[in-house]
Amino acid sequence: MSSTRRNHAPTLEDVAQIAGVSRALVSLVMRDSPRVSDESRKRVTDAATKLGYRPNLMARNLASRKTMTIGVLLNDLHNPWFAEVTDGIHASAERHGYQLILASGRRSPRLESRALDTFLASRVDGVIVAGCRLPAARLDAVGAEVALVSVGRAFNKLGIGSVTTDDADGARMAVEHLYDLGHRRIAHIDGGKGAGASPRRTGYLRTMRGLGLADDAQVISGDFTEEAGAHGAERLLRGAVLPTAIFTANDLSAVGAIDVVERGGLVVPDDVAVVGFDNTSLAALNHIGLTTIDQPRREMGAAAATMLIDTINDRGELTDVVMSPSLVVRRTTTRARA
Amino acid sequence: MSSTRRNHAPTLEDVAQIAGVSRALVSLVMRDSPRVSDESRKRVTDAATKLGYRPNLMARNLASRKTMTIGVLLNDLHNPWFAEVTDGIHASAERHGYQLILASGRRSPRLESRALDTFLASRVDGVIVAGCRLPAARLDAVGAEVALVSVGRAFNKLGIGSVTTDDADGARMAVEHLYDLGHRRIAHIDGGKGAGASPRRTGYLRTMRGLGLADDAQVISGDFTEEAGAHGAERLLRGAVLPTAIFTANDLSAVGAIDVVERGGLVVPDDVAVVGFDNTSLAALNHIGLTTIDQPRREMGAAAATMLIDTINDRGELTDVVMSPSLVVRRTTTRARA
DNA sequence: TCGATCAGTTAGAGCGCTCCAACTGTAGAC
DNA sequence: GTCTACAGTTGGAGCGCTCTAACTGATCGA
Repeated sequence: MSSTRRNHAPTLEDVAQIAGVSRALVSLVMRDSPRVSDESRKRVTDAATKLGYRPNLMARNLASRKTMTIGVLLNDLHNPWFAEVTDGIHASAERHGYQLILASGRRSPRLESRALDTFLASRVDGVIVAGCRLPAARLDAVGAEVALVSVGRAFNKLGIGSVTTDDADGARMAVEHLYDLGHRRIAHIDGGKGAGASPRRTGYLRTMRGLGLADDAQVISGDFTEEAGAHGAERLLRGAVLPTAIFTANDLSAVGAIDVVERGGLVVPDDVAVVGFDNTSLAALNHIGLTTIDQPRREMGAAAATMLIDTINDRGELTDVVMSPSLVVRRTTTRARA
Repeated sequence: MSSTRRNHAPTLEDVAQIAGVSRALVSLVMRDSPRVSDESRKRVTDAATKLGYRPNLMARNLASRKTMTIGVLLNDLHNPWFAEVTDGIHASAERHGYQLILASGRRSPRLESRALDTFLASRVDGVIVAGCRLPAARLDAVGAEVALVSVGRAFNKLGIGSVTTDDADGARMAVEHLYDLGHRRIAHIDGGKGAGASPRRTGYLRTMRGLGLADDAQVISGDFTEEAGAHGAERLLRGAVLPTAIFTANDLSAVGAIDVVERGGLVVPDDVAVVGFDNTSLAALNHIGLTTIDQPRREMGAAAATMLIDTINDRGELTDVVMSPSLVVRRTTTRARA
């Protein structure tokens, strides 16, 4: 097989020779310089296509001292949240002529750290980390070498930009929605130490207090997984007083909770209402129809990329942007029984 | 912000100067060469950490004429199938010391093609395309320049390797499972022109014929989406004779179909049994509990990467590997009513 | 007629690394 | 004492490109 493959790809030099011009001219043509005569341009492009020439990015980047690429570190390819954020990043990067190189941390800090090293070694112009679990110190070190923006988790530090949703406010919306439907015993299955879990828990507790429901508040620990939602629901079902509504830290946990509730012979939403968080494609499945809190994921990704690119080009600064969540009502919530 | 960032990253030269050795020695140390004295090694590593030196991959790859990276083109980041295949690729690549650079085609042939160009320009050592929709001619051209393996879609061409599941056999398993449960009127909602859809449809039809159920066979066209599953189910519900079982081309369509069936007042699996295809995480959700055909996605990814790397190193050849699917029984199938 | 101007083109010096051939010095063989 | 061997180290060429400064002819106004 490999013997049929060209061992030496054609270079600028080859093209220049065939076209009968200098290497510099070929370089100008390849970069669409306006100051090239039509005739030269044609001769060069003809020679290039004839040879199947393709500029070597390594050499180009090395010589020009910039890569026009930004590294995107995704924490978990399996979670649709990341795919949607990436769409937004992609759109903005493309508009500005930047390329993306993606890497998956596969939920492991070790791999995340390794991927960042690769980005730095590749001399990317900037880095976006999404849902990253790395300690702030590590990111600080990266931020010292290259422009860095975090999506989904705020750092509030100089040198690291961030784009997040107002998680606490989203939690407030969830609780108030349930309150408005007449619910009082509202429990929360949280997301442990995952990105955004803490402000969501805080927002839940504060809102409950604000509504005078401090005594009805109940936080069950979880970790953003389906199993955590299921276990949380089991604990609630075994409890002395059953809540009439459950607010979970994300959609996946909500699905786990719903499953357990229904197997327990109860009906969602009539016996127990459920609200999730994220509005992933999972929540939107008709079969599930989950009421949840939407994060503007595409916009978040696009905002992160734009901020990063502006910073790279000294047109802007790294700041902490907070976007507004919104309530999406579907079929897992309804008026509480009288 | 950017002013706090180092404008010129330290180079080999800088490290050599501080350590008081030659550039070549530093290079050897950075590549863990055994033929370096312990003392020199220490001096170099000390100097490197002091400066925060990090080898420039561009320069390294340019000089060494190899990149030790393989480009992975994913058709759609939103589909968990790709995440799982990527896990397998990742594992194998890591074991062989190769790096991955991912790109998302975002379901658009134009973007897929562009991403391939970037891979080639970056001089990756090999390329894996997953669920790629590009025409064979385009991939042929890529295969002429670099080792290429396709996952999920076979080409049966010299110069392009492939790893697929025996889709037709998976379809057979689905139909026979339903047949064994006593079902006879088994309909199929297909995947149109998506990867693997055609052999699944063929396998379904052939098996139905083999079981003497040719007259009960019924193919509804779809396209691998939830909506397609829903529309397909609606058409079936409106039909003269209701099938007792539906076999869909993938899990997502199955979920759409289940939803419509249940809204129509029928019970899954008692009134209508449903079998999906892929065994994505969606199918595994307890709330859904879909009976489906499993593809060994991790193994497929790993096999693709291994084949690719072996080819790159002239240790093997590009072939067409077909893996075996398997039936996963959950709660959407049960014995047909008498 | 003579510079000044300008569009188009070019030589050559890097970018930061790897790789090769050659070098240095010490140790062991005889 | 000389020769070989070898571990450790080095200079320099080169990977394929960009970028700067300088060059070459036309063109043109005075």
